[in-house]
Amino acid sequence: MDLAPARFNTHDCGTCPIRERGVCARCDDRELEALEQIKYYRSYEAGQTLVWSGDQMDFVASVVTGIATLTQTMEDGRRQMVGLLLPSDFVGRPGRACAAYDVTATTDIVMCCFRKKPFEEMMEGTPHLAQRLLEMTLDELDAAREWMLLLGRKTAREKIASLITIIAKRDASAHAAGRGGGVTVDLPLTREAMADYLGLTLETVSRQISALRRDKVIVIEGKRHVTIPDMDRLLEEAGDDADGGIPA
Amino acid sequence: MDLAPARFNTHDCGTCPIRERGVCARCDDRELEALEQIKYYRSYEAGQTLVWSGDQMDFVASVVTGIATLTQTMEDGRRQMVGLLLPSDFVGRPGRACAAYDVTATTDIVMCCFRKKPFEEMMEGTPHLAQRLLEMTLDELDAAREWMLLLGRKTAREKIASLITIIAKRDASAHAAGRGGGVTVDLPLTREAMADYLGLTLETVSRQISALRRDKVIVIEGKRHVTIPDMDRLLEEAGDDADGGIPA
DNA sequence: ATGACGCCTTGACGCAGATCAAAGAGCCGT
DNA sequence: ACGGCTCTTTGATCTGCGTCAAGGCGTCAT
Repeated sequence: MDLAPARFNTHDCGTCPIRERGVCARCDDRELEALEQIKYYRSYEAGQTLVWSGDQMDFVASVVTGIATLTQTMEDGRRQMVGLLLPSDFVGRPGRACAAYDVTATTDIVMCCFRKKPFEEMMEGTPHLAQRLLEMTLDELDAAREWMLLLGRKTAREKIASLITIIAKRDASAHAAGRGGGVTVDLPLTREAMADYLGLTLETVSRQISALRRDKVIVIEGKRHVTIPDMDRLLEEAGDDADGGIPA
Repeated sequence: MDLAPARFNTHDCGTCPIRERGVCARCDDRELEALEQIKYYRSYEAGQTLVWSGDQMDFVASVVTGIATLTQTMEDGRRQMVGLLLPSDFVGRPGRACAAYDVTATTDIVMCCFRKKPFEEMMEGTPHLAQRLLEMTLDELDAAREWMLLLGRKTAREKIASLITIIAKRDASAHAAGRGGGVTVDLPLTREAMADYLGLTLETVSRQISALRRDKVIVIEGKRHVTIPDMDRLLEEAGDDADGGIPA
């Protein structure tokens, strides 16, 4: 259970696995020292809800290791995931008292938390922090907008293919997988979580994954392990048309 | 045709209609003066596309008057609107060379443009600018996520009711409409644009508007003019459950 | 006035995905 | 090795919305 977590030194930000990509990415040593004064780590187990929508939030945080989701729920129970939080992603919003979404751990997770008040004060005088947060927020906005296209206009099959594509892409950027052959990824989500992300039902998710397997677009071992024999084929199925070829 | 536009002094930011809400909202007189050095106004007619996705963008801009839309298009023609730009909203992204979306004027529109390079340089040394832009971007991110719930989980009827609600809300905040009686709004979009926004077809939009009218949730005069006899009823139809009442 | 054009409405029909239902597969604790 | 759990797959049926098609209405140019 505790093989992976916290193999970094929790006092020294220099050894932090998200040092290069978190909110603190641009901070110099002096700024980092100030951050260390107000930071603390928290771990959660897979399945735990870290924050409930509407809760008072007295901290903001970065995901250090593990995966969490941001979801919205309607009172009749319909759920829509609005964000997938990966290591280095930021949770919470300076200048807002209450959480707007549920935050749930889908794997065991370690967060680097900052008490909100001091963090906000520090942001005032630390352009590096505000600039980096702006950059990250703009990226999230782009991702949200791409997801809007998916939710509004793509078919179930395209949605599944898009999800696998996105997970594969980030895995690739993380551990630079082999170029030519088949890429392999682990789906970090249950069928139900995928359904909540894609605006589908879990049955439709299951069926479409089966269909993509039948059509040899993906190969599945076990339940969550997917290998992609032909990435271009998958991109085509996703409707993303990221091919750089001159047509006709 | 040119009744409304440009009734403010285009040299003096002090008379600008979005002075209080734009990126420049927090700037002091000195900073404003610097901005005035790099700003210029441009007007576009309704229907014109200001920017094509993929275009080189050498400016960023604020909407001063009028309405524009941000849309994504798939190569087979499916379209999804990913943003509605109202006065004070910001277009373009510091640190990015190309436009990610099409920007189209739905009414005649006036933009306050800043050459990108100088604007970026100014942001470095002007925390007020970066802070305000961060705040605006976070608001947009929230709006995008609310829209994700709509696109992924709401029925066609709820989508229409939500759209009318949102337009009514902002109209209310703009010109503080009469409290008790019926609120009245103008839909600034064609049925097709609404469809693109809501992830529907234009026929479904038309049918659901007719249905809401039949059910007396809204009253329609002409094509675009809507009055809402009972706001709570509309909110209920939108599935938003913003009622503050203790149930049962 | 008259036709053309853009925008909107309404009807008939079909299908993608939701819903309802049942059962398989891996994993745990005892 | 067993029942009880969660997660998943698959089938049968239903339905909301898309698609195709035909007009209606208001505005503009001639």
